[in-house]
Amino acid sequence: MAVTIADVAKHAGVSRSTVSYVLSGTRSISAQTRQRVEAAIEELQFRPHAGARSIRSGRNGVIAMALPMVYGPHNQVQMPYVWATLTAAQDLGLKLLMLTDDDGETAIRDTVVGSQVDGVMLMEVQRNDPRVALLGSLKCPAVLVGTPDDSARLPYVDFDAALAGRLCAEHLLDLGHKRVGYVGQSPATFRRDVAYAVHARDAALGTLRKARAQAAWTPCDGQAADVARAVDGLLAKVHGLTGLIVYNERALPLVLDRLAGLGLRVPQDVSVVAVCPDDEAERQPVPTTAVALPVEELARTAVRLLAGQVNGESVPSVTILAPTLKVRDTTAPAPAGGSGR
Amino acid sequence: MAVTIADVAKHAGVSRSTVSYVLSGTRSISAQTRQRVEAAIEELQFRPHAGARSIRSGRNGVIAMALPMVYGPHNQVQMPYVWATLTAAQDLGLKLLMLTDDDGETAIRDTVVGSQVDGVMLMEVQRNDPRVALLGSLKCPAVLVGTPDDSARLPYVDFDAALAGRLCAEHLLDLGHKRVGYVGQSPATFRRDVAYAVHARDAALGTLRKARAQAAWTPCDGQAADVARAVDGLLAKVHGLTGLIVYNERALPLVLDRLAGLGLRVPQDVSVVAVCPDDEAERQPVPTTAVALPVEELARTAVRLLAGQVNGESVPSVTILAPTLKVRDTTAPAPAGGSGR
DNA sequence: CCTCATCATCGAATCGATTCGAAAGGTAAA
DNA sequence: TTTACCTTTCGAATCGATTCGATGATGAGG
Repeated sequence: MAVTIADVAKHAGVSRSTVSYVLSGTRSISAQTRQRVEAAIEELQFRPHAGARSIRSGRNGVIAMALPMVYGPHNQVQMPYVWATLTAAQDLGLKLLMLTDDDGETAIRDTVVGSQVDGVMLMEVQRNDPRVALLGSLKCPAVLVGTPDDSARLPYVDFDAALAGRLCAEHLLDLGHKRVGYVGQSPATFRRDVAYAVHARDAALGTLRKARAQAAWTPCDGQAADVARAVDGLLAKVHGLTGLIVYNERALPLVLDRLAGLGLRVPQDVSVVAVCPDDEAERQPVPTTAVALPVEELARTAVRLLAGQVNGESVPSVTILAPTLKVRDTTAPAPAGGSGR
Repeated sequence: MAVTIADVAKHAGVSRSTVSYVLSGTRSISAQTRQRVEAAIEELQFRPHAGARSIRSGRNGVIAMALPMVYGPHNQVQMPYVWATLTAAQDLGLKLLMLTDDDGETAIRDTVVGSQVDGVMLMEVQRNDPRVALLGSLKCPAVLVGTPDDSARLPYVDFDAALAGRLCAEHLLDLGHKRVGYVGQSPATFRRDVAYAVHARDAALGTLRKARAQAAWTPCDGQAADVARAVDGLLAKVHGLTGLIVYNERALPLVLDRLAGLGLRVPQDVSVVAVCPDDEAERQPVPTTAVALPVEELARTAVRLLAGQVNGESVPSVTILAPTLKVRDTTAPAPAGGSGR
């Protein structure tokens, strides 16, 4: 039914192998026949059958992006990853297959063992991620996004979460803030001991305390009620609080809202610095000073490393990207007198 | 290198075809050999080579999800679509290949003509979408999400945008509001004459005016400054405004914020009803009365229809889903006396 | 004029599955 | 005992590409 390489060969008056060599360019072909073949391909709108091609060449030009199901459908930060991955893959001539784990890791195993993909990109890798062990045993090109903690020697990319926390703290310290609160991710995230959440928090609090500032933290899920609890709790724990670090995209607008509800002005009474994707910070009611997560760069780097492995190159086993602080309208020097209220 | 069906056959002491029949179940196999073969498959961790399989059977168990590039990386509404599509596809045993159009529609054409996918799901279909014409000429199973306006006889699913607009208007009318504003999508959306945006607006304004209510509308992009302009503009145009319809996820929190900034209480002074995904409405600082877009149902339906076509079933050519209004905390009866301010 | 490379092309084997037709074995009916 | 039929299994052809070895043509060097 569909157009095959034999049709093209007949139409151009050459053998099937000649058409194949025109396609792959692995043997020299006279300019004349090349032209005839290319004309036939164009005229018949021929595209090689992907399956037939992969069966011999072992490649199929598809990589998998594996999202963990735990994060569920409502995690807003993922779409930029998906977009960046999708466009980066297409730029390198690769197609993108999306996977998520239903029961265990069967989806990953099936696609890899069934040679449906050339490589796998594992998103949101956690400490002791069972997918990492699986992928390590599968011996297929792979890149992890996030920092694993087991020994499978798979290359990974991540951003420097500790640096992000430290940058926030230093920015507030530079502005003279000495009483600071830290709003982190959901309690579940800390219970699971997710690496970046813990590192960012520890770096931020450590930096503050080393500078003899008073500091407290709280986890926070995305619901309005819990955000109010979190903000009120920090205000109670840190008397005269003037600075707030928020590492929780979902809660950020609600935090700003809660502060307004309490009659606290930003940044005159309280300075707020967030850790979140850059456009998210810009889109708040008040453009927010933030440490930008290099989300798109992370995704692009991961795709590049994966493509490199597929092509047999050797790639760095660890790539850490640095986040950068961008000052906007939610931070200002601490009110004179230390505790302004 | 990899385990093939021949390895399994040897290991189980049967022929290759027998293994294949065990796999597909298209011929009867004695319980005894079936067991031996299944044991061998399990022991060798065999998975059939996807490409080799597709070359004969013509199927490969992959569908494509084509996102239009125009919407870019920052459209927050897409992730729920992706999640719903991904899980629905996996539930039906299908893998999901993501596509976006780089230069024209080559990605779609390549994957379809190269038999890399069994069917295509076209997202965010617009009037006069060039992708629709292409897909129509490709004669491959397809489903459109959104309402096309050309003649390619491809089945599509959409939600009833006009009904969504009407539900909002009727809810406010029921509560006694007679002066209402409508905040729509970005100016670019209306310039492109995107069907659902226009239909929803017309239905809302039409319903209001038929009930002799005063109404005005404005487009609005997602930036804080433009939201302020939009809200202020409506307040100026509709003197004594007490109701607001917002069909713009991105702007919604900023609208609420702007109203608060102007000293207008919600819902005491102004009632707000939104059109957006349900969880988005719930997550606002004030849980928002909203017409829920049946995003996940839309995606699931589309996948089901696509899978149906792939299996040779005939499917309805038009499927329209009804959105439903859920009352939360941002709407209340109109202030007594008509124009309360 | 006769080698000997080099270049362009072809034929045939091959990849890993599916699937058709036929063979082997067993059972029931005549 | 023979015939017919059903079940189970196998062998071989097939799908659409890639790729190796071989062949014929062309030109350069002796």
